[in-house]
Amino acid sequence: MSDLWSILTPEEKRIVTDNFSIHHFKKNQMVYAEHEDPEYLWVLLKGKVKMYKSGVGDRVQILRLYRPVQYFGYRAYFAREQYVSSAAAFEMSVIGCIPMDLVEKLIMGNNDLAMFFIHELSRNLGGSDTKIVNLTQKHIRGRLAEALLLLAENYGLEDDESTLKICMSREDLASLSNMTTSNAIRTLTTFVNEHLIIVDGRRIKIINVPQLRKISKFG
Amino acid sequence: MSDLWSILTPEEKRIVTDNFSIHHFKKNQMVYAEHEDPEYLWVLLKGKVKMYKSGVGDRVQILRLYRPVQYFGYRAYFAREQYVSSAAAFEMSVIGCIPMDLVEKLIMGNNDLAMFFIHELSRNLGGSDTKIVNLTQKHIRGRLAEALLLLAENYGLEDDESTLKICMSREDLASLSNMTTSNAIRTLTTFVNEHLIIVDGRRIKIINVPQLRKISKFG
DNA sequence: GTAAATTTGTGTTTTCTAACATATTCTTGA
DNA sequence: TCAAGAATATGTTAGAAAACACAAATTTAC
Repeated sequence: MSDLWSILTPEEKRIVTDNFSIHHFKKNQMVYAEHEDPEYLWVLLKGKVKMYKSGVGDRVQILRLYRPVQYFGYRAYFAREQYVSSAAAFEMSVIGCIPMDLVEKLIMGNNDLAMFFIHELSRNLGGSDTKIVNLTQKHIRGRLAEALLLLAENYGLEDDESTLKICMSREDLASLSNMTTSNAIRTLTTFVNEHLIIVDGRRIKIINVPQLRKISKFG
Repeated sequence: MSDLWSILTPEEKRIVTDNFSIHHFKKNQMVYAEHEDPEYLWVLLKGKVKMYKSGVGDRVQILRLYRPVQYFGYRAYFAREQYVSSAAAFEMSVIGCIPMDLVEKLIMGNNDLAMFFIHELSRNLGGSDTKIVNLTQKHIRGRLAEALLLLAENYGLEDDESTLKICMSREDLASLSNMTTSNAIRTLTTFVNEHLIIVDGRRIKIINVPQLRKISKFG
């Protein structure tokens, strides 16, 4: 992703700096909630953030994951809607914010900034459309394999080239791959038995990427 | 939705007109296909268009429906990706197109045009995120009820205030609501027996909207 | 106008996954 | 340090939806 900051002129940078504030979020603390009015553009500086939406009977679906430095929370403002999803910190995170009305003013005077958001929104929309098909058509094993590969791609691996840099609860893993917590645990166990991954508490080592890809594609 | 045309200056309108071409599509004819490179912004002038994506084992998911006058086919270009979905005419349709590189040039010189696309993309993204939860968490009855209400909202009703203005195959109805054709037919029949709708071939009359809403919400 | 193909309709079976029920381990806080 | 709660683990059951099979009706093509 290209960087937003480098797009701005010195004068614009000054305006942003003057209206920028930094906030610290504890583990599991919410950044914003569904149905609220969007006011700020958020930028994740440090930590990990999940965007999620609750559906039928308190069941939660994780829609997107953010890593530093990514921007979020702006869609609803641009759509003139309330938030349709919530955002919360996965772990202790540092997040900056700027008022959206200011962002909108800047966009009206800077075409490159406009293109930045057009590009971001377009990529997210493609991802969401793909997710619709993946989550509705793949079976449990395929969905979990895909989620694991997504985590590896999104947050990367430790120096051992196999341990996921993100540690999440089985419940979150289930919410990400659209299944019950029980089934996430169960399927994780079968993956261990098939020597695709090694699990140590919440630390997950991915040891057979090609096979996981195969399961993700056809499972 | 605000209109794109009225955003343009006279000079921009002239440029668009000079590069605009109109095409006629037969029923079920494809406008573009998954994996192709996006070249044009399409505008549906007359008819109905579906955007869909094929997933595991030729199973198709309808992602979005377009009516006149709506713009489509631009996301992949802005994302610098190939199309992740296909578009086809539901019925005989008239569709205009403009080269995307021209659209991009216009955006770089017209902030209101940029905001038009930011707004459109933002609304679509919200819709996709909501669809993810609806399709994965609702049961068959809920998904079909939702699809019927969506069709009413999107294409409207005949003068009798109840007959859907769009006629689609049971297979398409199934693709829209993420189920097999058999189950779409079966569930449609139960809705008829419950006096929620009246079916005459592909013509569907919606006669109990509140109950359908209830089923859509909790089913 | 008739045959072939497609679409619609319905019953049966099988598979998958959620729901439920516990047990065990791990955290957390008093 | 211990108790209480949360998270993880695993077995069992019930329910939902796909898969399959076929019949009837409708459309299309020749």
